[in-house]
Amino acid sequence: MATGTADAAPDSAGRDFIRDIIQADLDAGRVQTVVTRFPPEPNGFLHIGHAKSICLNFGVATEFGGRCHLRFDDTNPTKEEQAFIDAITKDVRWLGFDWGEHLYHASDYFEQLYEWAEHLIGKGVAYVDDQSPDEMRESRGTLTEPGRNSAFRDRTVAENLDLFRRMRAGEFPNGARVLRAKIDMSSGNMNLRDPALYRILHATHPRTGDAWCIYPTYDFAHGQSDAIEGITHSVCTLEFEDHRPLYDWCLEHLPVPSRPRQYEFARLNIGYTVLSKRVLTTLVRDGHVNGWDDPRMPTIAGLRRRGVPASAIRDFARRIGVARAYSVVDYAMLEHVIREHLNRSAPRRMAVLRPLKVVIENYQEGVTETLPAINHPDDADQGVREITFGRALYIERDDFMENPPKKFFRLGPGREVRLRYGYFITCVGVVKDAAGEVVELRCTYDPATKGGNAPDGRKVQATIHWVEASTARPAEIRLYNQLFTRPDPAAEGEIFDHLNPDSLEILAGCLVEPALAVANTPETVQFERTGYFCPDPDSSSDRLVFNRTVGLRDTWAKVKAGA
RNA sequence: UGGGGGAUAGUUUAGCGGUAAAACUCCCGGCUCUGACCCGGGCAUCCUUGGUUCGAAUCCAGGUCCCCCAGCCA
Repeated sequence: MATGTADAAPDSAGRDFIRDIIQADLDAGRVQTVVTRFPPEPNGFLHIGHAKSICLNFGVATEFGGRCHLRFDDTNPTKEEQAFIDAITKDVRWLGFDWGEHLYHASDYFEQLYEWAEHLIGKGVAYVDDQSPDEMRESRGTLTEPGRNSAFRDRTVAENLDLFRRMRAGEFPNGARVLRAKIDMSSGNMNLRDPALYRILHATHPRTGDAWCIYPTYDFAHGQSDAIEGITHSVCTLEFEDHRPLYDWCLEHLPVPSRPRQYEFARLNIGYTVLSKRVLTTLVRDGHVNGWDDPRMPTIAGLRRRGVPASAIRDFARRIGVARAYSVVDYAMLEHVIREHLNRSAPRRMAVLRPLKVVIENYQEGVTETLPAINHPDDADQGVREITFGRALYIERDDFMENPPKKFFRLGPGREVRLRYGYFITCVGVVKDAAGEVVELRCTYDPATKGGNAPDGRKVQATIHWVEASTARPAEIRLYNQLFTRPDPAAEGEIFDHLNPDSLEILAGCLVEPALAVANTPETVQFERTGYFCPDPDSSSDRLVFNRTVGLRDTWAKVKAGA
């Protein structure tokens, strides 16, 4: 034992107020084993904001030697679907977390919750209200005015019990009655103005089918579900802060088997994107994107399809920290973490997004040769592959300028550059079409620079990527940009008016080195000097499709923009 | 004079009475067979006004600003 902190949580996980609270609870003996839970409602796909919560809940459980449950908060059958349950399960697992045996559903507890509702009625702290939704809203008061008691508030226990049982039996239509907690209609906290505990919903539930026609509200289900599972630290986002008194009220009035505590942290916001399930659902429903897993979506599924590694998402969650202050994280932070992870592991390849033909005039016609190319500059274990060189090649259009400005290092008339892992070439001619556009470059190569080094020690200002014409494979490459044009799309006006019309750019006629055709390597690779890309599921053996995960940092673009 | 919460660099966090730390962004420079990576350097009236103290981002009091709540959503 080196120090007194030897048994503390790994500092690699960072420290935050949640972990401090847990540590204090452990130290004080208030809890023996930490039990947390991630409680998604299956009414949509998970997004990166959920990932923050997942990493927090599962991370904390692991660090303190406890466990984390995956519990579906399926209390509203009108919005929830089995397909979402399946997608969420897949996403949490993909993120790298394991709930073991502890997969639960709030619906597993419907019978118990119902019993507890009767218990509250028996204690005289819950009643059946016959008011319509409109009447309830009207009598609830406002933020500054107290509400009024319902005319049905003082029904007898027997009457309430009878009515509640008949609600369960299906005697009443949706909205006809509701079970309410009897707390305080004049409370400054709106959640305490006799909140609804059960409502009538004649709807088929993904798991319980038509067994029920009354369903508990979030407020009545969540805390009790936590108690049933022995959750010690029920971590949620700030907007539930006002619900904590109600969370506690329920637990204090019920014979629950354990006493969980709720803690709130600030939800994740990221610039230029939206993390609201309502908005994301609309984007999908109205076809602004191609489904929940569209690579432009901030969903886990979207990020995965885009080629973002789970490790990067976990790292991102760790770096942004956990606090109680409202915040908006820079999109650049996410991109940086993604690049960092991919830079470490992604194999390097060459691909030309916007091809410009190059003919090496002094290279023999009808002949090609192979040259070795390193797969990863910092990881020799990734080995070497063979690439083909020949008389006809393609380079990136952006790597040539007919009248280059002083800061432009790449190819131009009379200039020499290095073809990565190839030869030095010099541009000796430019071929244009009738419109005056450059369609081909005539170049010469220096045979002595084979592999990329000049025996005479001369230097070139740039090394550019390329592919050999006869062996290159055509590909479609999809470039993604931010979905919205504003840092805070929801700030003003209609959010959908701020959709970025250029969020998806499809490049046809790209040329990639043949090693990439062996693809359906689902892994993300780096196209040298361009960015990180991964094959899209739309790919087939005769049609290669790649998604750009994120571009490389581009200092030249800045220089160019500033010039 | 409804209730609840929050304010530390452009951004996100650390700091828990001892003289502001890290990451991202940005700027300057170096290195380089990726204008990438990497390596140097630069960038803070700790919302504000008072108070307590030898000493305050930390404690106290008063302001200011921001966020959440009026679903039978979660």
